[in-house]
Amino acid sequence: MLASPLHSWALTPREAIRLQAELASRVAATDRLGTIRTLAGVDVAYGRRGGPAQAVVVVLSFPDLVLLEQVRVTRPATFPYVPGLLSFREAPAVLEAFERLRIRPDLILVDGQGVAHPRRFGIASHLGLWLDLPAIGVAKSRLCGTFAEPGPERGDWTPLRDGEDVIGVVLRSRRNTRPLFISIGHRVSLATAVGVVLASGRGTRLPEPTRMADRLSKQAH
DNA sequence: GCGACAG
DNA sequence: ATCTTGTCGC
Repeated sequence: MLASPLHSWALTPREAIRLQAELASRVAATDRLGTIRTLAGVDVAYGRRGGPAQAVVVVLSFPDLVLLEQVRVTRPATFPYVPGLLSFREAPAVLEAFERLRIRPDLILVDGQGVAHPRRFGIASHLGLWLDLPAIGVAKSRLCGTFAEPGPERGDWTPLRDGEDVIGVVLRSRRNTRPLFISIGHRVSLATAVGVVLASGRGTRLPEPTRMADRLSKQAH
């Protein structure tokens, strides 16, 4: 898959924060996607004792969810983990995996936040903008915002708010299980994002694309 | 100053 | 994220 560089990754945390504020204005929060036939899932794991980053991108057919392609990239992370700057640590490896991907997916599900972020530019937005692809943030915990606990049934949800803004949805993807934090990455509406997450799950907490990427990234070669 | 803090 | 055993629940 081809994509043209948006910027350098050789930045200090301070420069990264300023860049996020600029790029956030370019995020599209409405549906700009056609029929979804393929879904990509993205996740990054690390070797024991702070080993190299292992990025995995999988592509599944939709809505049947059959694995069509998978790419795995191992390379050391150069940027530290700083809450709010996750993409500067993980995106370089993920983008390298996308370069090796043959299928250009219709939508990507990312393990992390989209606009449910202090500067509205989490890793799902960063990847979506860089690749110019619709993207959804599927996080297992909250980075920012306030919310009420959603009901116990699959599909129950409550808004994730930051002041007056609704920045995402707290979604019960499985009965009696901790909710997921869904947010817009790029080129999708929040309603569509929630619908896709529920449609790509199979009774597990995580939707199949993200779950599969997570499993593969932690598997030894 | 103190607590919170995606992966 | 990773370090770690058994254990409670569906």
